[in-house]
Amino acid sequence: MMNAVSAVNPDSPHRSQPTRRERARAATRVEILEAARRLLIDGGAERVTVRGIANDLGMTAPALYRYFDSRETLLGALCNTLYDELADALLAARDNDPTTPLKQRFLVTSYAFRQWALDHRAEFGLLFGAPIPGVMVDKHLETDPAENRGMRFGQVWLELFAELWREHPVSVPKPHQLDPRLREQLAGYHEQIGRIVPIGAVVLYLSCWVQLYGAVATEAFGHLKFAIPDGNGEALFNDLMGELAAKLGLKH
Amino acid sequence: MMNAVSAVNPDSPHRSQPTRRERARAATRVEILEAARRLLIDGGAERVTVRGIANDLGMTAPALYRYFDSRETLLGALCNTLYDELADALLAARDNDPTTPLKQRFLVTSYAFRQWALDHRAEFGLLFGAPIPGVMVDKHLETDPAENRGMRFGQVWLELFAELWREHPVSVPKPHQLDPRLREQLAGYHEQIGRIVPIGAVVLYLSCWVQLYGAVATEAFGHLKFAIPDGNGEALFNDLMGELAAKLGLKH
DNA sequence: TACTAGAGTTAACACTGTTCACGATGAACG
DNA sequence: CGTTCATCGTGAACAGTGTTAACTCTAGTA
Repeated sequence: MMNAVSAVNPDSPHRSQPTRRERARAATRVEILEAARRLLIDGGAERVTVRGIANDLGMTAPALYRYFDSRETLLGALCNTLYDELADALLAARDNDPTTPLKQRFLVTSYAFRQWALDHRAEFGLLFGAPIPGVMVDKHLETDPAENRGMRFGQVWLELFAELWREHPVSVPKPHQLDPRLREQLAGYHEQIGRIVPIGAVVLYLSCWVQLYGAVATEAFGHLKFAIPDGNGEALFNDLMGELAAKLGLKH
Repeated sequence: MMNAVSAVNPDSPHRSQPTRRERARAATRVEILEAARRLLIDGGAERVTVRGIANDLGMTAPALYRYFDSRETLLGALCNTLYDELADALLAARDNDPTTPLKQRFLVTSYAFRQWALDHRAEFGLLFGAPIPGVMVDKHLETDPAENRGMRFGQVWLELFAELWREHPVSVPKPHQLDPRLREQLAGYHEQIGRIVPIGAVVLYLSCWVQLYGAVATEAFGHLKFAIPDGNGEALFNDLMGELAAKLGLKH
């Protein structure tokens, strides 16, 4: 039994041109994920069914098991592609015009996040809703981080925040002012991001993430409908982003 | 075909003693929901299966259709009981000791919310995660509000907030300072709650809900694990609640 | 006591994820 | 060139899913 990675085209040093079969395989993999996404869109994760995907592609269900070990790993792969797409959308918004001031770019990126969530509610629900037991449970930690595309999403925000904070260093607690537990918990992450900001700013960053998540998720999940029946939370979102900007010291 | 509500015990004026059958029926209804919850706990909503519940109760699957029209309405009913339980837990925390100052009671209630979410992750996910397509979609609006127990949950927070704000009226935007769209959107809700606080305070209330939701949901759903791998967000939650208190003018 | 409304059962249908044994195809190698 | 073998895809099958229909039996009512 050969290892597909090591033994294909053994003469080429590394990252050789993919063989025809590999290209075909990769192509149907994306076809599978595209079909899975179509199903996700019109009925949530539980409508993403192996036979449904297979029918869309004109083949039978067991064939998909040549490409994914199980429905759950397929959903996990779908999550990765969605994370990538979302990260691309945010990057495009963030770096669209590097001449505009950072504060505005921060707001533009936040609005792009909200817009992506509203334009792709099912996808957003899969990525940011309650975790589905089998899917992605250990994808966060088990597989090598390079394979977890969720980190790209986080990096977009982190880079933006770091730039913003360095240009506008609003006061953050000094390390000794932090709860020792929190300081210890965040030490690993602080290390991982190369200490580009002090650990007190990491706490501020997490606080911003929590607030942004709350603003977008409550609207996208309908948890504001009790007060805003028409479901359009844009005006409230404006208000919330104003608060967030104030917290970042961007009170212009 | 008789209407079960109107024609049972027609001699009694209203809300007469339930007949034996009615009591038995109600009892098995709660048994069904208890079994459904057990399944929910150990595998998320998708493990809540009609046959699984029936087996737990020692009967067969079709029997459940005497009690619920479909699996989805069963899940909807489960949501209602969970909302009730959560509201009870928050009420107990909120009104545990009416002599303690409101600020502390607000914090205690917030911690009770977080604790309930962490102690009942699956239930929290069902209530506050991405909406499941079939279940509860119209339960929010279609059925009469008295049947939607989610409003009890909201009322606990609203009462607490209203008391708090009246005792501590931090400045809020005047109506004419609000985005007209937002003012219009919130008019109905403002009316519905009897205008117990000005509409600017309603915006503040929603902002608090968004932040509280963000703080609890990110932790309960694991969306903070990228920075806090051990998953214990208590220390960060302390920090976030401090911010929330500051926003409410409770900077003691 | 006779009747009937209701709870519960079995059988069945159309699905679901998944495994297995098989056939076809095409790329690689002697 | 011909052989070989990994790979892709199929059909059949199994256990499990939600749901409906027809049926039995029991308990409450007239």
